[in-house]
Amino acid sequence: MTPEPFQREAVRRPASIKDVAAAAGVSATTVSHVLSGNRPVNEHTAARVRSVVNRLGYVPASLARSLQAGSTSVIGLLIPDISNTFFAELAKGAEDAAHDLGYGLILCNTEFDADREDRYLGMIRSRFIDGMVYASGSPPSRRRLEALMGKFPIALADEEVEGLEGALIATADHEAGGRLVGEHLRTLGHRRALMLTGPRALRSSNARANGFVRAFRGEVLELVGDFKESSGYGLVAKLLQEGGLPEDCTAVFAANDLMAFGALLALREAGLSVPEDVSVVGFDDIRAASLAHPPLTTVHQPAYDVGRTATAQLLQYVTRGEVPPASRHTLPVELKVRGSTAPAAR
Amino acid sequence: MTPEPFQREAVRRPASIKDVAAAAGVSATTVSHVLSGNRPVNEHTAARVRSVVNRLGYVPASLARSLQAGSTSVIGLLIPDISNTFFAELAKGAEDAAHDLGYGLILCNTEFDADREDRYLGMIRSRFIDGMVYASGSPPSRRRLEALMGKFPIALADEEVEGLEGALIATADHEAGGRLVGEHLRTLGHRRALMLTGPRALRSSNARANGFVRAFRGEVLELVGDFKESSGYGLVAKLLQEGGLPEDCTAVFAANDLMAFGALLALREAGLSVPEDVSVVGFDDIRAASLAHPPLTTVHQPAYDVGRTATAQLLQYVTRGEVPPASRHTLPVELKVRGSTAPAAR
DNA sequence: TTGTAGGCGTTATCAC
DNA sequence: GTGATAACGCCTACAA
Repeated sequence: MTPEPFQREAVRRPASIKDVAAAAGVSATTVSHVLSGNRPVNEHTAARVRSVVNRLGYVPASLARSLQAGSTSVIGLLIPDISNTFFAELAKGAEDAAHDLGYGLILCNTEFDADREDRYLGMIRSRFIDGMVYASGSPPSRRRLEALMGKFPIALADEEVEGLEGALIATADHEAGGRLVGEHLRTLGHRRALMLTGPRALRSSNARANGFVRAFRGEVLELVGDFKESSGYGLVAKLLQEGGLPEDCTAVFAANDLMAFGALLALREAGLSVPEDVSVVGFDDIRAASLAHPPLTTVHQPAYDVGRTATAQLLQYVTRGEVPPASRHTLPVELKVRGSTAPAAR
Repeated sequence: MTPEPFQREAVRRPASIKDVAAAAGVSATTVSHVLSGNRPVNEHTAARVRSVVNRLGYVPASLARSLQAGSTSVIGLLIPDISNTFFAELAKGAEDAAHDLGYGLILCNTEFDADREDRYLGMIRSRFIDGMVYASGSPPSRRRLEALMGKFPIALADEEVEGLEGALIATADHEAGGRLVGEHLRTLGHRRALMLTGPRALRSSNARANGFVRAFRGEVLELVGDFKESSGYGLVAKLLQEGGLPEDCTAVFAANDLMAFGALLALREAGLSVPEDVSVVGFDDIRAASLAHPPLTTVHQPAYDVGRTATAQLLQYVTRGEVPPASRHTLPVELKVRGSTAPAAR
């Protein structure tokens, strides 16, 4: 048996352009041009160079290339939680857009952790990446972003940032989503509802709530949650323990699907059935929504498009090298009526 | 109103270490040492330098630093589909492990596309990243990997590669998973089953099938799918159209949850109810599994741990600079019995 | 058609 | 305690 190649080769220093040049008997310049095609090279020498390149397994060091070019052709995507399918879809859109223009995408998953966010933002300050799509669902640190947006290419996805207007933004139409839910429930005859909102600091969350309250035109009890399943569960369970839902309250609108699932669980545990006793509506249309029991009525967000649009905007900025005018893309949402809503029990 | 700072600053070339040095009246060397703490600097000069650093907003260019250091402190994670929660969890584990050691993680989402895979593998060949965790669920291009593994730090996660033995591997115990399902169904009295496998080229898929067949000890009809929901649906729907399940076949084991969902749908459309008429089992335990109707009996894979372990292995390799001995971590799986399985109808 | 020289921004080495 | 200088690996004027 031959010795492990796995072990053998790992030691060698990778070939550089000089190695190739020397082995081919030409200058580094020529090698560079053979590879880039930036200027004509004698077909004969070119062939020789290429053969050496192959033999030595030479691959240009992208670091050196980037250093000299002043850009890396890589951008970042900062999100709070990749295992949330909403962000996963958004990431997919972002990656497709990046890929289309020959850019790489670094996923920056923060887990809502400020430390991580800082570290990732450092990548843009140190110019390891050419730009950043910022899609943090956490109430973002306004200060930090503000400073950065003046100096580096940044686009906001999904979530606007209070006070930062002159920016690139792609977001779903949260207000319209809330409105659709309000109309839907009203039409079904519901007159009192419980609303589980997201963090107050998030514009998207407020927009959903506002749109809903305005369209529903009934009585709404608002409880503030944090977009996690546990908070949906906790808020509803607590309410039920303390004497049940408000009288005649026959509907629950959660500002995202995860909280809706939590609410569903709490209701079920209390012996209430959905949608017979209470209707439940979510927001996002994550994959589990249609699979749940009962299938969740929810607002479909164009997560993929949000990611794709924001990224395309950013790359326009990055590739053109000039600061584009502020722009906002508000993408349409869609109400998905499923099994978790029904006419109000009387 | 003041002119947009957003527009103003974006033009300026970022300050370099030389700019700082000049402004502070010291050499670049000193600036470097003030920032790195690599050698003592007069407290007075240090303070002056720091103030200039602040004033100029100087941040060292990580590219230049990496070029000189010979490594980037960034690794890649190559996966086929980030919106599959299995890979999302795996990614989370990988990111945590990377973060712990101060490494960044580039997400390489291939969508099962060979082109993209190539492009991402290029990042390691061009040394833009220090290593790669390879978790592609697609039948991987053996050749390409083989060549790479000899020269660059690569660890395999989730999926082994046929013929590549001398490597770092972290994977779930697929065979045991299949066995658990086989025993479970057998215990419930099932004697004939339909098995929807993944691609034949995947070891993990074969291991699941083998473990199952061996433990079930009944008659098994194997149909080859591709791990997508559509294939689970298609295979079962076709079978039902062509005369129904084989006689006395009372159970379906899909090699992953997505295909199980597809099967569920096809069965439901044909008027069969789960689990009364047919029991269905999946594999992976993605989030939707417990939310589905009925909740899916499935094999829980330690996705997070697989990602974390593989990445930790890789980083040991990368940071120590030496090729470690081949190692294999087989992580335990767990059968989650839920509502989609029941004793065989007789 | 090809080569030389300089520079991208940093850090390590060596000298003072 | 501090500074020149070289080197990391590449690209691109400029020159021949």
